Amino acid sequence: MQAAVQLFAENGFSSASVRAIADTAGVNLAALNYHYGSKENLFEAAFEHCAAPINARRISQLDALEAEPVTPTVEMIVRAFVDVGITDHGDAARSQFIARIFVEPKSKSKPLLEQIFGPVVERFVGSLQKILPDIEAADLEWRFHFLIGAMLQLIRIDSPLRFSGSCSSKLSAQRQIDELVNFVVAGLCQEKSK
Amino acid sequence: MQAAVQLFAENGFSSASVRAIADTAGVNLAALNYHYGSKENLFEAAFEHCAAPINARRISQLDALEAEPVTPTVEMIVRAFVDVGITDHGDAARSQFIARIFVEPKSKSKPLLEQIFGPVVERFVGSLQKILPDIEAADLEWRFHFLIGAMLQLIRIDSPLRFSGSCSSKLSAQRQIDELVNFVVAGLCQEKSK
DNA sequence: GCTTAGTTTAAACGATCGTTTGATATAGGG
DNA sequence: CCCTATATCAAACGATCGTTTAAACTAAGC
Repeated sequence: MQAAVQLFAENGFSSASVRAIADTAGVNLAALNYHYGSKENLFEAAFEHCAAPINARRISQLDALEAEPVTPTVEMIVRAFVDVGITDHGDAARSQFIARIFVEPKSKSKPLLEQIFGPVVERFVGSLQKILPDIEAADLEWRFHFLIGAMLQLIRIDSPLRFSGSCSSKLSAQRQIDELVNFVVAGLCQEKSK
Repeated sequence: MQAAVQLFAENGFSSASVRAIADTAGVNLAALNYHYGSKENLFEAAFEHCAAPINARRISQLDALEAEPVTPTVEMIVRAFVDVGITDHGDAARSQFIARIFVEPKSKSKPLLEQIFGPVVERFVGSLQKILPDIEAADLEWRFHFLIGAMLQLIRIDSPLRFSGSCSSKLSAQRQIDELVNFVVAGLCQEKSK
């Protein structure tokens, strides 16, 4: 199962072969079809195996924030969303698998994404709306999509892909997350200047 | 060639078959291998066919901005980068193809991306650095990566993928770009509060 | 009009894919 | 000990993939 997550994350759905997953996991090829039925089912099982605990921790952290007497800041809410999404107990494969499913051919990934991420995004947008009542709901939702895009970019980049060869690798993983949080918090809170 | 861009954009490199591309283009299967040599060469040719004119327009717009006597604003520079990247003369397939190559298995896409986008990103980051001298170069570079991530998310979303089913579709394409620009400008310019 | 270089075509090749099959191994209840 | 249900295995199946082959077509040069 970890093998499936890793290979799906590295190569995508169509490039990761069931045979390679079976070999990496050290099990027989037919055993995968016996237990999961098909490659698509295996993919969905791997996705839920990755996304469910991450989203559960997101919700629990948001619950903890809202349970306190003081109203949480935007940064706290954002951090509750992106922190666990990027560093999943140091297991980068899970985060990268989730980042990859966002760009799979939409017929496959769209229902999965909406089903799993929809309620979580709705909760977070709702919490942000309470702190930022002056922003229209539709605008806030769009800004949250941009937040997700920036987060995905960080997940995909942290291993490779450096444009201007010089810098941008010296920051620690925590510093990278801090930079991301600062970036999206500023984007979320900005007042319409136009 | 348009057929290759469209199918690669929709299905990715490995899922788009050369046969489907040939059928969509109305040409013979072997003719593609005759002219392009291999599927990978065809992919690279399609990528440069998409990215070269977009990046050329980006550079020319940035040149025009810097040629004027008044120093351009951050918003102007950002808009020069994202505007043409999203609405490429109404040809959405090209933008979506570029968005997809960012998440292909890195062994294939990484050298292409760095070669084509590296100089462009470097130019834009340099121009931003001049307007925002108080921000460290490494930080600015990271923020530009987040800008790219948010932009890619908008490119991928504008057709489908809606989390909370209600809203977020009512905005026109231009309004979406305006929202994106506002978001990333705020993120780029923010002062380090910590 | 024949030749030649360049291009397109149908057909086939070998490889790999996801999936299925039937046999074999394993373990628990009678 | 036997029987049954469950799980694993090597092997094969049909389909599709990227690529190659060799023949057919096109058009310009002499």
